[in-house]
Order: sequence, then structure tokens, then C-alpha cells
Amino acid sequence: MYLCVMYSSELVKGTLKTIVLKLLSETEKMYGYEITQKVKELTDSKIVITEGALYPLLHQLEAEGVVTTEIVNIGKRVRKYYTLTQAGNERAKEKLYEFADFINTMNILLDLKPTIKYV
Amino acid sequence: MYLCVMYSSELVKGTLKTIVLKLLSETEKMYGYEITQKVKELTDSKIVITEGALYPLLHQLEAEGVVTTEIVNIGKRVRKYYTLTQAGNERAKEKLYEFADFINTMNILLDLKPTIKYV
DNA sequence: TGCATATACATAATATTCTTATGTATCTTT
DNA sequence: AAAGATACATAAGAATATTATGTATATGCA
Repeated sequence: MYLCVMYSSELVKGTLKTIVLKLLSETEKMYGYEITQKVKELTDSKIVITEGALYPLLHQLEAEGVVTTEIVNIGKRVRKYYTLTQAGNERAKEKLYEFADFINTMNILLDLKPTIKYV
Repeated sequence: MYLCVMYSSELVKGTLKTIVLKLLSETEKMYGYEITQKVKELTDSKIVITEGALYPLLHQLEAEGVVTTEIVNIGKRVRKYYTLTQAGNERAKEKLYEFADFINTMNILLDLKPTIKYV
């Protein structure tokens, strides 16, 4: 038994679509399980996407024409790859811009200071 | 009729409690309507808190012992002031810290810069 | 070799949290 | 005098997530 420091679910809730679109926008094609693992890895398990949240979202994105799918057989198992459409790429950009703007507004509201990062 | 550029409701959803606690932590006491106006003002109407969301939250916070209330008569009208308890101040700090950390994680995940430092 | 864990999809029941609508009432501005 | 602002409150409904469940294959290890 170990302590997993995750964020309160409310916080993460509204950002799932943004996260998924961003990942798809830079990786050409990904499948559902891969997305969950990538997010887990990149966030050091601070954000964990559940399947019950992800799959319905992916289906919704497909219905909206934001992504197209491609089913690939891996041995006897099936993988469903998702690729952004052109409209999907636009959607991803919009979502990212909106989120960045939202963070700026929240910084003002909550009085958080950005720090300069020297790499 | 004018165009109000607000964020998608999903985004704002999870942050209401954090916003309210932050405002209360720096203003000693506030009433509901005042909170809605303050947020509207500070965010240039980009974030608008609805009463249907705020009042139930305030009642919940009171039930949890995070705030205490004080009813004040203004003429023939009634105002209900909310003040953070000591536990409420702790809660506010926690929520702010969590949000700052969350933003940092999202920045890494979405590849946005710079990072936010909560002091 | 068998059992646990990981991979990989999916959906249903439930919970949470918000929007929208409605209700009451007073105060202020035009 | 009417419209809009102030000030509270709650209920119905929508959206989006959690939790639980189901199916099936693949892999690691004891």
C-alpha cells in the first residue's frame, strides 16, 4: 500500500479533452490505453485517466469528426488508433490556447506569480 | 447584446471552491453576491460565477465547518457574510497549493511555460 | 504451469458539480 | 413607474467524471 498523491478530481475533470487533444496533436496516432499510460508517465502518476472517462470521450470525438480511427490487430488482440482530423488539429490549438488563457486569468485571480525559468 | 468571451464551463468547474476560499482568505468576510461581482471584476467577465453554483457551495462549506456565517440587515434586506474558520484557512492554503502544483503539472504535460510558484 | 499482473477494449450505474430556470423581495436609477 | 441591480434560495436537468463490471489476450515469475 502506497500513498498516491493525486489531485482532487474536480480539478482534473475539465482538462481531459485538452490533454487528449494535445497528445494526439503531437503524436500522429495513439490508442486509448497508450494515452492513459503516457499521461501517467508524464505526470508522475499525479494525473491518472480512467478508462471509464477516456473511452466515452474518444467515441464522442470521433462522432464529432475530430478524430478518425483505425483498428489494428496485434497478435489476437485489437488496438484502436486515433488520429486527429484537420478540424481536430484546429480544435486542439483552440483548446490549448483557451487553457493557457485560463491559467493566466486564474493566476491573476489567485495572485500566483509566474517565475522565470532558466534552463 | 454583446459578445462575452468566457471559458468553456468544464474548465472553470473544478476551480470554484479554490476561488471562493482564496477570496475569503484575503478579505476576512464576504457575502455571496459580493463574491460573484469580485470574480467578474477581477477576471474581466471571463469567469462568471452563477448563483446556482455559489450558494450551494457556500452552504456546503458551512456544513463542513470551513466557514461561519453572520447575517446582517441592510435596510430591509439581508446579507449573509461568510468568514473562514481556522480550519478554513488551512483548507484555503491547501487548495491554493494544490492548484499551483496542478498548473505546473499541466504545463509539463501540455508543454506550456512558464511555471507557477506558490509562495 | 499456473496465477497475478499488464494490456486493451467497452459499457452501465452512480456521483458530483455545474447550468438554467424559477421564486421572492428590496433598492436604485432613469 | 419600470427596468435593472442587489440579495438570498432551491429545483430540474445536463455534463462529465468515478466506480464497478465484463470480456479477452499477453506476459512475467515463482
